[in-house]
Amino acid sequence: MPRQTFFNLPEEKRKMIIDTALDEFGSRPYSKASLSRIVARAGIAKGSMYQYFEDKKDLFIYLLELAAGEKLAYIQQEIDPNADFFTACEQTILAGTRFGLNNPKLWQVMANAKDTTGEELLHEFIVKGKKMSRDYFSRMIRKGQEQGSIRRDVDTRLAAYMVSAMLSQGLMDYIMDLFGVGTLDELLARPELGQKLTEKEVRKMSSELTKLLRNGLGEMSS
Amino acid sequence: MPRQTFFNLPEEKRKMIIDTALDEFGSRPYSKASLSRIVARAGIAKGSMYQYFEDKKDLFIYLLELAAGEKLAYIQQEIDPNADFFTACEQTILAGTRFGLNNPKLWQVMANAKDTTGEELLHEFIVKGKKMSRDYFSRMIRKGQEQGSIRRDVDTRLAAYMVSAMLSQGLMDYIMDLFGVGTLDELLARPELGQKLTEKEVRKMSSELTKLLRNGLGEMSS
Amino acid sequence: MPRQTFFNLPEEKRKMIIDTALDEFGSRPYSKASLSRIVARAGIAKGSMYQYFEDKKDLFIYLLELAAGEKLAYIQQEIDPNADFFTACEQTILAGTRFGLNNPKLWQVMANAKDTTGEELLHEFIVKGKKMSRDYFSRMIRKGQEQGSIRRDVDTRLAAYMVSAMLSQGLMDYIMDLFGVGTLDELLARPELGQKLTEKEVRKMSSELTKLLRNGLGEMSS
Amino acid sequence: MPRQTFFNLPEEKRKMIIDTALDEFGSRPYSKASLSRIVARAGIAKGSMYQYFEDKKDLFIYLLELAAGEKLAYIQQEIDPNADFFTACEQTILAGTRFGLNNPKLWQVMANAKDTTGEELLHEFIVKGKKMSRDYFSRMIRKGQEQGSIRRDVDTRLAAYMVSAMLSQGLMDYIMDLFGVGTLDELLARPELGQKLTEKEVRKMSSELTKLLRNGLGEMSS
DNA sequence: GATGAATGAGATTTCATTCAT
DNA sequence: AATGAATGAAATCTCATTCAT
Repeated sequence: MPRQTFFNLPEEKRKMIIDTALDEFGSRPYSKASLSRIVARAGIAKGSMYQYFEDKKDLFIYLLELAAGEKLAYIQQEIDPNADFFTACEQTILAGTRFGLNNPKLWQVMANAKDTTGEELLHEFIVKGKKMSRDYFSRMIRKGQEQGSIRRDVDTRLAAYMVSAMLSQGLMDYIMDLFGVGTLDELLARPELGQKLTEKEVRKMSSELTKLLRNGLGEMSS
Repeated sequence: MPRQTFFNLPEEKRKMIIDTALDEFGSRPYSKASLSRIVARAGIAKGSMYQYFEDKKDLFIYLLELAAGEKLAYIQQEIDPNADFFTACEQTILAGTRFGLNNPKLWQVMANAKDTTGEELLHEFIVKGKKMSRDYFSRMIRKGQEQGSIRRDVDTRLAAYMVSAMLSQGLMDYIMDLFGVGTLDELLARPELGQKLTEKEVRKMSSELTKLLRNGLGEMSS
Repeated sequence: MPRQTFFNLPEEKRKMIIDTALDEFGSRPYSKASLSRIVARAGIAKGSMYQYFEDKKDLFIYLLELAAGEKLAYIQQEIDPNADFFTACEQTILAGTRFGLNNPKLWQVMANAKDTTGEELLHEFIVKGKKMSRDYFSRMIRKGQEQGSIRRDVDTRLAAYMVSAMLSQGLMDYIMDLFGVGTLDELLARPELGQKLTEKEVRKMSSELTKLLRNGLGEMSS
Repeated sequence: MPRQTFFNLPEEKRKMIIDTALDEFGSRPYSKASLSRIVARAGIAKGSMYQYFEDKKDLFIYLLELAAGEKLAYIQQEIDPNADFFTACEQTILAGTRFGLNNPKLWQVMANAKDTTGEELLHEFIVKGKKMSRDYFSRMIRKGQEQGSIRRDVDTRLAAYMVSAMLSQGLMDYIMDLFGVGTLDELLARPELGQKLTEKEVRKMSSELTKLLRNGLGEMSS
């Protein structure tokens, strides 16, 4: 957790620091991201950074929490709490995709938070994040079963893992492929691409994916 | 590519080097893995390593290719080439899971090959690997459509991304959860866990997942 | 350019670092000079050096600029700006020689700055330095022609190259020969030699060389 | 001195080794030139190199001797032994320039042999080479004085240093400037430049320089 | 005579973190 | 609260040379 000093900072300065840090952690794996570079670009003293955050990890986790929080808030505001499971899924995909496209920096940082093996605390934090995502889907699936829109014989836990994998990893790869880029970096570097994915296409994709979730791949009669 | 020198080495030594390197790259993200540590543990001179491999990246890529090659070979030998799509899927899941459990080091290195942002060539290599995996599923799906076991209205590309995400990311997370560990590291560190997943359970899982792929989550009548 | 950090240092420390570095770069060609050795001798941390200078090249160029600046200042103060060309030449030779004898370390570093092939930026810097020297002589020669002390049919550019070669390379070799040493190193190592070149001899040499520049080698009647 | 083994080699192989080595030492300062690179490019075993030459230094000196020998032979064959001093000078300049233009690799290696401070034996060798050059000019000057073409009051030693500096350093810089390049490397890289210096221009340059040597810069009446 | 694997010292550079001011 | 100099461990990589086969 950032120290109190950080929150005492004038909002402008705080934002600037966050932005610079997002840039750095967004464009490099955690272990290659450099505090030295961040303070240099932000134009603040290195010592100051250590007045604001305990250490590199603390800063990174703060950014992740920030990103996750904003994403969650955005998605929740777009979802109808009373919708049935598949409608909610579709809305989640839609909102998640839009959020990513509109907040590429945050998206990048989250995407960069995958491989942190060997960084004890950090790794735990990320595992915890994944778990939260799965628990969320677990609850939704269970609710769907109760409402009768999801088959009772579905293994809830297994399904939650799969939905989670699809909506985080799978969907992101798919979108990057649509853009014809291999990294989010390239996407950020060419903002004109942002236009390429029209609202219509995003809707189409969400609907297709939802259909897949509902019906699977198999012939209906089978 | 390793230099010829490496292949001229006595098999025993070569294996030892590979093993030591797998340990290192398996327990740290690429950028934190250290050649110095590897040579120290392997008991060879630093210079020697550079006679065998061009550089760190070369070594890492070699390990990845090794792992991918062995996994592919194992899976192919376990699959009935004439089986229909879903049977093949089930066999793939089964074989993939068994391979991972029996070759935890290789599994680990592959799992660690996610975050390589900022390492040009390496990143490209990994993106290429993902693409190969998806292309494989694409072909399988198309074949399934021709054979009539997969609905024609399924978006092949989207489906390939999803299947790929489920069988790589999703499945691995799920298995680790079954073991009650957050990292493959922990799994490696406690070999007794290997027993915990009985053959029966693995079969059950594969069958469940295949069912999910076929039927999706939705009520059949829906 | 050295970083601000370097200039913030207490003068004493700064001088010590410069001195140590001059010793190192004076006694080895650029590519063999070692930062590790410098910091070891200066008794500072390796990391500190990189707070002061961007890299090895930065340090070396700083030393060269320092030397060139001091030499220029010294020479300018010894020259009568209104003197005719040959008088100015004589004064330049005189002052340049004295400066070298009194600042053997700087002299050495400048002498060692010859072979930098394959070091892009560094090489450019040195080429630029040579060019400045030639331009200076070009201007002087042209002025001499206007004043009527230099023949109009002299090829200014060619002459500038020759004067420059004589006063940098030729003169230094000659002086080292006078001392009976093959390297400036040896000269530095035996400070008692400093006395050997009396003021009278230096004057004699400057005058002889000037005569050569003026009259060439040929018989006057020829 | 190369070992006998080297001379026992088939001429073709010997030439190839020499050529590869010339390339390497021609494009890098001695201390950066790499035996490893040479053997790799020449396609011979590293051990073999040590059967041919004692060490790096031995190889380098051999190349220098080779270059010097060839240059000397070329020049001598172009000079009229009975010519008077200034004619001989002009012929030397002419021949030296032509040799350099026609043997850019050798030229480069010789040019790269300037800064070898800190390499005991090597340095001595080079100092010796310079001395030989000066001694040659000393003898010529003395002869010129006896023949009456050079003034008796010229300080022979000083003059020899100056002529030597002009014809080695000064002339080379001048020519490179004519070509508009800063390094011999660039000259080698763009063979089309070779044409730029016409025979006529080379003659003009030699004649101008000789005139300078004879008459100096000063007004004749002065 | 040829080979080429082994060596290990040493080079430059980076970085998170501390701490006196 | 802010600063920024100091630190030193650690990383990757290169190279001349040796020596057993």
